[in-house]
Amino acid sequence: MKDKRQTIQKGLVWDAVTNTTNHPNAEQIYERIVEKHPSISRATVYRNLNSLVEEGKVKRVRVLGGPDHFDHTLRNHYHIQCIHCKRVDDIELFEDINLSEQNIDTSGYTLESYEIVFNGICPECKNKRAAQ
Amino acid sequence: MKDKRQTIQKGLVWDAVTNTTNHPNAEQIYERIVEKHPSISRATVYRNLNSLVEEGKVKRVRVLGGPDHFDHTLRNHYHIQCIHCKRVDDIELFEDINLSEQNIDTSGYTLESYEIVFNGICPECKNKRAAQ
DNA sequence: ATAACTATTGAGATAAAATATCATTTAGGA
DNA sequence: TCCTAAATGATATTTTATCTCAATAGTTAT
Repeated sequence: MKDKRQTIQKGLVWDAVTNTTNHPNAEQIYERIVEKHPSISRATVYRNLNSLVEEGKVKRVRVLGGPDHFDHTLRNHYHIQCIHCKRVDDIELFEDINLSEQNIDTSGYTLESYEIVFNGICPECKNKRAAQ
Repeated sequence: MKDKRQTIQKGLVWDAVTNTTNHPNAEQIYERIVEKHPSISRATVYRNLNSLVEEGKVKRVRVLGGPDHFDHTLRNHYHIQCIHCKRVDDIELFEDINLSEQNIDTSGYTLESYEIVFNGICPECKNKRAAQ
């Protein structure tokens, strides 16, 4: 009845998500790990990311029209994606919004959740474009 | 210098998006058209949907982790997706929210837009599950 | 109405993101 | 150390969408 083994690969995935200030996607995590551990498989990275999300240790940041990103910050917050370089960063609302069934006409649906994705231009891309 | 030809296929795609109360995705639009016009190609459906969106005649409704849906209602509003059957419907906020750079710490980003996707259980799926 | 030009189409290949399959490896308890 | 099943690596498959390119068909000029 003992499940969930601790593997080297799972540790590597965890490290790759944790030791970064931004929010990498699965491919970026794979690329970072494969540098020092060339035998790791992409499938293993995806599998371990899913496990970590299931275990609540990592958050999946879904964006519109692109691959999922991953975040080890568990505090509730939102994300913004750069429309140019696609990087994802945290975003804070000064006062949290309240979107509950009281202020929405859900046309018969039972509301379960909502996700907000912000889009913008990151500082680096602003500089690049200003430099041109 | 004459571009943009009106084709039968484009008309069929337009009809399929318009003559429906819900918000079909590209595959559903293809399936509807192919019944009566078996020679239409999936690529043509995708291409014409993109054209219609570019021309501002149809709105692309992006959802998290699934195919895009399409909406011929141009009025500004939000959408909710059923977590079970994946259908998409309109949703109204009683008072519109205001997410501008004034009430967000954008960590250096220039805010361009945001999208909200609601998730819930549609009336049909609620009934199905109640009946069991 | 006909010809000519080229945008659009249909069919299939390709791409991107993620999951599934399966033989092999390995973590961890006995 | 041995055993067993969980996890891995390699690859195939799935899903959503775009790309390629020869053939077709709108549109304009004649």
